[in-house]
Amino acid sequence: MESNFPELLVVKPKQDRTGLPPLEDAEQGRVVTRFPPEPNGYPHIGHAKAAIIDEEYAKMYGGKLIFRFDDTNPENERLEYYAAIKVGLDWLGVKYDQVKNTSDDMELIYKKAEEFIQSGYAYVCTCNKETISKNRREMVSCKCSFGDLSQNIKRWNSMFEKYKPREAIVRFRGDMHSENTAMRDPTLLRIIDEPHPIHKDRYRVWPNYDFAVAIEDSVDGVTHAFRTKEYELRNELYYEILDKLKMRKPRVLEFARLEFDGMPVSKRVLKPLVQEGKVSGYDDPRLPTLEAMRRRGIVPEAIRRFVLSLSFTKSDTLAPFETLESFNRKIIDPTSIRLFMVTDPVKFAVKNNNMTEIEIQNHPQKDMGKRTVKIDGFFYVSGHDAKSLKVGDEIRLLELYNVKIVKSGPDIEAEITDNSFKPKIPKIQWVPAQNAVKIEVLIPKVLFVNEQFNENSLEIKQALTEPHYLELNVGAEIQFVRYGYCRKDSANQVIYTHK
RNA sequence: GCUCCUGUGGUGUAGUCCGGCUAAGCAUACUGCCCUCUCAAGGCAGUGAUCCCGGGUUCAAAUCCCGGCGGGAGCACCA
Repeated sequence: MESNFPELLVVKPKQDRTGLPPLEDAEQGRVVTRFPPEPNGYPHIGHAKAAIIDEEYAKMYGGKLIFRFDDTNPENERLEYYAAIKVGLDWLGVKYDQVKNTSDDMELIYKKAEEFIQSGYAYVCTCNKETISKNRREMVSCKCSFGDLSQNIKRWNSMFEKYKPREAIVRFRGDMHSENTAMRDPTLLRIIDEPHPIHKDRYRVWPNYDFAVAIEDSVDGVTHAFRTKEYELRNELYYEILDKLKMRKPRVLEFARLEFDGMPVSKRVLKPLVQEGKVSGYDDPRLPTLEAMRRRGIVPEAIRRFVLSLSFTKSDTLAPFETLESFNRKIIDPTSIRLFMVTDPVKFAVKNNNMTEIEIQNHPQKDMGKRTVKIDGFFYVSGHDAKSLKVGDEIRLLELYNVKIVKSGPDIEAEITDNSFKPKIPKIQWVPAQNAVKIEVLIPKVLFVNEQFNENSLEIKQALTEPHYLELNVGAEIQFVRYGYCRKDSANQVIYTHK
């Protein structure tokens, strides 16, 4: 046995792996992946997952990543979406080796379509949509599929001028009896008269997804094509198309879609929200778009680690947003300035204040400098903290001094006891009353609860913070002490990132 | 309805292809302690899974086989 079948005795070593699982048939230096979004909307977390996986695999094997706009339906596509997706990808830090548009290969696609028709693997069908879908369900062929070559060629040529949209389509000659409905003579090309965002009126016969993707992946040299698993049934078609065209076949693999609970990515759901003004736009911090997450204070590296932590599986996942937050917190913590901020402010007077200013570290560990806060004995503290204060309590105003409460109620009064640090007593943050800065804190919550729009998904809190806030740039990440991380979104508004 | 995919602690995953090396690793969440002029970060410890269920094969099964059940997707002239 050992001499005759040594390979049977070789056991592959089991070892813990980090990152994505290895790819089959992947040769170092020869892997080509691709990220093929349709420019029909703003990029979101789902795009991020796909792009990161594509890039990571290319990196893992020293290969390359092609960024390709699958823009073959002018009805949906707009120039601004091409730009938005590119901006999103760049923000994520996904590096690609080549950018292209499927629409730039139309001549090639026509050539392949003709080849298909010539060789009898496709025919032009002039039946109406209802008939076609009825035939598919009932597994019967229509008369068009029996038309001869000259008829098909004539009709094909007519698709470029005579026929109106919906009057004729090119269909793949599949198998109307196939168990796989995707194989029952699916559409390959159709007529669309809408001007294309790039090519305007130059073309009106457009390939559909299955035809375009298969050809593009093949000619682009893609070795491993990843897509979400709802496409799984179309693999047979994909391979069949390339087989008939005698073109090289990439390996297609599927992964589970990524979506957060209560945070839909579908345009069908999001568009009405934007139109009805229920969210402020596609960058509303409650949304799972990249722009929204950026505004909210989520950093690209956190998204990457998160995506990788989900691995490459086909099982349906209810993504744990808290895990993303945890990764994010660890990344932004070292660079987030610490500031004092109070919500539901309550006046707090220290009667025997004897100080005019105090110097405070901007970060407990990292050297982020110091700031000087002017004080005069009049402060604000958070309503939340004020509620628990009773006359006689001793607390410490963080970084300042210890005080004893002498009057509670709507306005609090206190007296300094001493300045020594006492670990046991409560410590609360404060804001100087004389030059407190008014800000709004936007707190995004889950958008949908039980499929219903959550009317309370955005909480807006009025708050006061230190004047030093004014010196920070928009985009700065701040940790409001004892409150949480927020990102400065504009001069007087911050967005709550997470605790 | 038909077809396909999927099912490991509260959550996300590793391990499943090639059965034993781990009666299940990591992360997150939670609890406690340490550190700390934050309820953060960091350090340490702990709770928590008979691996969907029922059979079978085997000396041995999360891993193989059979049968159930649960969840998701596709069935477009959208991608």
